[in-house]
Formats: sequence, C-alpha cells, structure tokens
Amino acid sequence: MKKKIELVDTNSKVDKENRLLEEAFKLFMSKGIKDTSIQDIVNNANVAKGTFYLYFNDKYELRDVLIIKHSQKLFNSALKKLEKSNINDFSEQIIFIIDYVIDELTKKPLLLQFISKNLGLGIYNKFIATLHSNINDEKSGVYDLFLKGVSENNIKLENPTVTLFMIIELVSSTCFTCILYKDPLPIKEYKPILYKEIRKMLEF
Amino acid sequence: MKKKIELVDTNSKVDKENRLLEEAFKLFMSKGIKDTSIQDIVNNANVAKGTFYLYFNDKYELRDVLIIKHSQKLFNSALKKLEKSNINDFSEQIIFIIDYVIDELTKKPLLLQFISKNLGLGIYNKFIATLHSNINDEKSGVYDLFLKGVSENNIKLENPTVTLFMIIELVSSTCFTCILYKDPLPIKEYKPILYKEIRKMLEF
Amino acid sequence: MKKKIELVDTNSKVDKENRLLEEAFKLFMSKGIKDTSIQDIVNNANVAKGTFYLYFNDKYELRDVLIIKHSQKLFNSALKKLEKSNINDFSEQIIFIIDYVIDELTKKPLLLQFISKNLGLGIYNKFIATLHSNINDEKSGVYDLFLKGVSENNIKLENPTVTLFMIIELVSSTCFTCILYKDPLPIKEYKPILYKEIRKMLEF
Amino acid sequence: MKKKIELVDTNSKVDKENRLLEEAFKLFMSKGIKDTSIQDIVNNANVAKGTFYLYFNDKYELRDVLIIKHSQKLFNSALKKLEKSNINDFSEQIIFIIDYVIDELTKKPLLLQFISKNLGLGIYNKFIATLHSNINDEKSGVYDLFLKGVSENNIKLENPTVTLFMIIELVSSTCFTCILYKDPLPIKEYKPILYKEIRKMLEF
DNA sequence: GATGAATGAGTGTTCATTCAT
DNA sequence: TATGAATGAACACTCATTCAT
Repeated sequence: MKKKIELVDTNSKVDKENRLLEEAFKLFMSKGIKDTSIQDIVNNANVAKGTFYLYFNDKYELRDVLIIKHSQKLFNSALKKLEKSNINDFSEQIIFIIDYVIDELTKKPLLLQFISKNLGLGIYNKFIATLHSNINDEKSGVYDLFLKGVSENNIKLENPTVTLFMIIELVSSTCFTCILYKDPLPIKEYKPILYKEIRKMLEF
Repeated sequence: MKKKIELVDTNSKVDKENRLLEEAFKLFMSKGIKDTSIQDIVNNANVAKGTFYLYFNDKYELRDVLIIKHSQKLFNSALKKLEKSNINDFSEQIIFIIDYVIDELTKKPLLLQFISKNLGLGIYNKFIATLHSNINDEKSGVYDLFLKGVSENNIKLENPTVTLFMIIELVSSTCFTCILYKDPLPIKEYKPILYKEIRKMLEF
Repeated sequence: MKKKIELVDTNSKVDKENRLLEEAFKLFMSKGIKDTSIQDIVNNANVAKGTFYLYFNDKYELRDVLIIKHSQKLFNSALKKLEKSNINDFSEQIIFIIDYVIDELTKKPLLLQFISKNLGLGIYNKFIATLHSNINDEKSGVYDLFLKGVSENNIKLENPTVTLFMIIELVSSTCFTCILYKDPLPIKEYKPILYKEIRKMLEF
Repeated sequence: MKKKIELVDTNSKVDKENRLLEEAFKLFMSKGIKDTSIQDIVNNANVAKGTFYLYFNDKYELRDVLIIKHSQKLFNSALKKLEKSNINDFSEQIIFIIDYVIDELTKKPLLLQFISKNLGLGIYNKFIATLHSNINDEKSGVYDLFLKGVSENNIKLENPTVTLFMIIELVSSTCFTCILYKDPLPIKEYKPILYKEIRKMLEF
C-alpha cells in the first residue's frame, strides 16, 4: 500500500521530542501533572505510546525538563532586558530582575503554579543551576552576575551565596500566594514592601 | 463461646480513629503520601478497609488532619516554653519560638518533610489558623502574640501582618533545605544569619 | 440521661415498616432501585440499618411488596370507579378499566417506570394474583370480573384466560413506550387504535 | 528461548474481541448480566483485564453489541428461509417470520431470556433498527418488508407502523412467559391463538 | 527508530450483612 | 426489639510499562 504523503511531516524525527514537550506542557498546565496520563500526552503529540519511552524515562523526567527549560527562558529574558536598561546600582539591578520575573509570572499564573508545585528537591538543584547558565562562554547567569556585582561594587556581605539564597526563597514563597491568591495581600501592594526588605538585606 | 481476652484491646471503639491516624502518619513519613495506599493504612491499623471510610472521606482528608494536629502540638509546646523563660524583648521572643520550632524539626526531619511537602493551599489556611489557636479563653496563638507584641512594644511596622507573613515564609522555605540537605549551608550555621535578618525586619 | 420526648413519636413500632416502605418507594422512584442503597433507605426512614433486616430480607423483597401494594391500589380504584359508572356492556367495562389505569400511569410516569422495569418473573405471578384480589369475601378482582363477565354476557371466547393474558400483555408493553417516550406515537393518539384492537379480540 | 507453539493460537489479534464477546455471552446466559463481573469475562476469554477496556467501555456496551448481533442473526435467518419458501400471502409471510423466530427462541430459551431481560430503552431503538437492516443495497429488513407488503398487497391499515409495533410487542411480551414458564399455556398451544389474533389485526 | 496492542498489578470505593450492646 | 459500628469481599476502572512487529 502506498503511503500518503502528508503536507506537514508530523513525523520528522527531530520534532517528536519537541511535540512531546509542548503538548505535555499544555496538558500539565490545564489538567495538572497527576491527572495527565502518558496516553493523553502521546495522543496530543500524535506519537505512539512506546515512542514516549524513547525520549523520557517517565512523566516526571519530562516535567523536570520542562521546568528547567521555562525557568531558563524566563531568566534569560530578564537578563537581556537588564542589559538594555541603564541601571547601574547593584541593588536596583537585582530588584529589576526580580520585578521582571514577578511580572511575567503574574501574567502567566499557570506557569507559576506549575513551577512552584513541582519544584521538588531533586529538581531544585538543577533549577538553581539555571541561575548559573552560561552564554558565550562567559559566566553570565543571575547567580554569577550577583557574585560579580557584590565584589565589583564593594558590597559587604558576610556570605553572598546565603544572602542570594534567602532572597530567592523569600521572593518565591511569598509571591506565590500573593499572585495566585492575593493573600495576605495582592502582589501589586506587596511588591514595594518586599523590595524594601530586599534592599535592607543587601545593605551593609 | 468464651471470648478471648486480648492484652491490648485493639477493637475499643474510640481507638480506631487514632490507630488510623497514627499508622497513616508513620506510613506517610516512611513511604510518602502518594505511595501509601489505603490498604497499607488499614492493614497497619488492624482495621477493615470499610472502616477507613467511616472516619475519613479519603487519604487527603486524613493527611490534612495530621498536618494540623502536629503543627498545633509544635507551636503549643513552643509557647509553653516561652512562658517559662524570662525573655522580655519582643524580637527575642519571636526568635525564641522560631528557634524552638527549628530545633524540633531538625530532630524530626521526616515531620518537616511531611509538613512541607503537603502544605498545599487548601490546607495552608488551616495551618495559619493554627497560629491563632486559643487557650484559656484568651487569645494566645503565635499570630495574636505577635500582633499584641507589636503594639505593646511600640514596634513600628507599616503592616505587621505582612511582616509576619514574610518571616514565616522566609523561615520555612530556607530552613527546609538547610535542615534536610545542609544546602547551601547546615542549619546550625544558617541560624545566626537568619536571626540577624529577622531582627532587621522587626527593627524600626 | 433523660430521653427527650419527641412531639411526633417517630419510633412507634408499627410505623417502622411503613416508613421503610414509603421512603424506599420515594427513593426507588427518584434514583432507581439499583442506585438506592439500604443506607439511603434507613437514613430517610430514620431507622437503624439493622432494623431494616427485621422487616425485609433484602432490597428486592421490599421492592416486590411495593409493586404489589401499588398495583392493588390502582386496580381497586379502577373497579370502584367502574361500579359508580353505568356501563353495562362488557367490552366497554374492560376498556373502562384499561383506560383508567392508563390515565393514572400517564399522570405518574415514574410509577409506570418502576412497575415495568421491575416486573421480573418471580414478581409477575404475584402481580397477576393482584387481579384476583378479594374484597368482602367475594371474588371481585379484575380477573374474576372478566371471567364472570364472559360467561354472563354470553361472550364466546375459546380460551378467556388466554385472551385476558394477551390483552394485559399488549396493553402494558405498548403503552409503556407510548407514555414514557411518545414512541411510536403519543398515548393519546394510540388509545383509540388500541381499544379498537381490544374490542376485536373480545368479539366473537 | 524457543517459543512454544500453541495448538490454538489464543493470542491472535483479531480473536481477542470475539473471544470476549463469546465468553461474555455464555456467562450472561448462565449467570445473568449483573452477576457476571468483568473479571469473570476476561478470565474465561484468557485475556488481561485491561484488554477488555480496549474493546468496550463497560459491561453494558458489550451487552448491547451482543443483543444487536444475535437479533440480527435471527431475523436474517428468518428472511432467508422466507425467500426460499413459496408463501405469497402477505399475512402468512409475517406469520412465517414470527413462527420462525418463536421456534428459534423456544430452542434457545436462554437467548430469549437474555434479550428480553436486557432490552432496555436505549438498546430498544437499536434493536428496532435491526428490523431495517439492508442486504445487497436493497431495503430488505423485516420492517421495510412489512411496509412494502402493506402497500403492494393493498392492505388497508390506518397506521401500518403502529400495527407492526403492536404485533411486535404482543408477540414478544406474551411468548416470553409462554416459552419460559409455559404460563398461562405452553407456546405450542398458544401459537394458533396468537396467529389468529395477528391475522385479525392485519385484516381490513 | 517507531509502533500500539496487550498486560495485570494496583487503586479507591461501595454496601449488604453481622452482631455485641 | 432496636441499634449502628464494623466488616471485608467484591467491584469497576486506570495506566505505566513491555515487546513483537
């Protein structure tokens, strides 16, 4: 039997993985991870069930890839925008990045929910690695920017790594409920309070 | 027919629910909630499967009861200890409670893991309510102690509720990884840094 | 502990069975027999679960009692109405009874559904017995009325019993779908066609 | 490892569904539909539980398929036999088909019981559709044969559809008890009475 | 590489029935 | 008589994973 030639070659080898990632992401967003079956994913990706296992060991490996991918994208955008701006003060640069990320996640609450809910501890370390991501062989992730900034600006911090850790945790855990539940107050009102506190943390 | 006398009356009516709670807790701790089946629970509790549904609608209702119960116990102990101490400074009272809770959870990392992993948002509000719990008709939960302390000590905070929210979130999210993974640094070393930051937050 | 005196003694012994029958009937009607649990019934009847088993062996025994009871009521009403009427012609008397029953069941489609759906064969014989029911020591059920009528009116039928059997089956099976589904035609339009056929059956 | 050669290849792909249908039919017959569990069916069909759900959504979908399948077979046989006969009179053709079906169901009382007991109203319409089934692009089901016969033979019926409806219901409801319970009389004795009545219905 | 039919262990849930009180 | 807590067998259904093609 002759095979029909499809106008859009949905079977091109390279695309299979991407289709799986994309469709899984959509499903994880709309139905939650637990209620998305592998069957659902392969159906939407127009791929056979067995094919899934050629690319991922299970649903949760796929999830991890997605979280990393989307986080990286988010922080890279933030850094690009920062470069275009003319902010010179170190503290304000940090605030700028945080502000950008908060705004993005406020626009995409489902992404926030997805990242937060699934940021288990195996994945957490990979996520932190995201903040180290290199472009052009140069250290340029958020993390390294932070450390470089601390030393270049003569900021006196006993332990810069721990300070960044505290800032990240404070921001993510508090903003989560403020954005999604406006509790104990809406993100818009919370931001100035939060930034004031962060500035205090970065002060000598 | 004579009835055998059991040394431990595993059938006493009142105990059924408690046995379910206790055994479920143990299992949730050791295997995680998702990998604990209701079958497991009833087996360990020496109770019929149907009996489970006499007391709880599902596994997750049971989990919520457990989280609330254990959180309450923890904070009540902290408050009792605080009363016996002679700490008068407000900030130091808050630090005392945090320190007590951190120490307890450091001793019981599984409890920490259990509470943290499962503190979903439906349950989060009930958990916060825990901090309002009354003893002797008097408002005496952590939450109310905090607000009372703020006003009595002439502490100037723009929004005390939000400050407490930030403290709670900062403490819980950072200590979690410090205790369980000693990352980015062990809890013992992290504590002084954390407390310093909290004092800053409570300063005028 | 003193027991509260209830204004309506819902516990009077004789009423328990009636309450079970009544509430079960309501539930069977609204939810169907299979989806009505004994728990449902005893809850609505304000009776303990074990009590159910003092009066009935199971759900299906209760159902049979209900079908008989309601069928009897229906035919007794029909016969009473017939007596008050001045119809002398035998065929017309039969038609009158059928018409009355059809009208009643058209008004109470749930009752029709209940009776039809559950008229299994164990119960069928008891149902037929309904048509023999005696009042005042005199044979006066539909069945006996029919046989008496046949002989008194010099109606020539090879086998009156079989003719009645055919009439009953034809009426019940066809009217069921006409009333409930107006298919293949509504009961109102079907009636004249049906009655014409029945008159033919009773003709010599 | 050499694979054992099975005498009957119980795993041939196409057969799975048939084996499920066949074994389910046997079980439905012998134990009734309600008392046949899906476990029973798959055990007898030598198929895994999950496989069942590859072919049917639930037990009742399978039942419907079975009823349709067997009804169709029955009526097709009747029509084929009719073609081979030399019966020209319309009424007698109808009687012939009825007689054939009654005889078949008398031989297979379990099939009768199965069809009758489960001919709910969702399935009823599909069953009626059976009577319309086409062979050779020509309308040749019982239903269409009936309507064609009515017009070609100048049979005067006010509403042929309703007449057929009445005949079908009368036959099925009365024969059911006559065959299975010989009540109120055995099918053999009932047939002539029934056919006489049907002829009357088809008379002008 | 790709497929998708087949698997079967596992799940949560229901509910008629029992029996000590 | 009456209770209702307790039982546990039975149920329908899911889904990650395998493997012959």
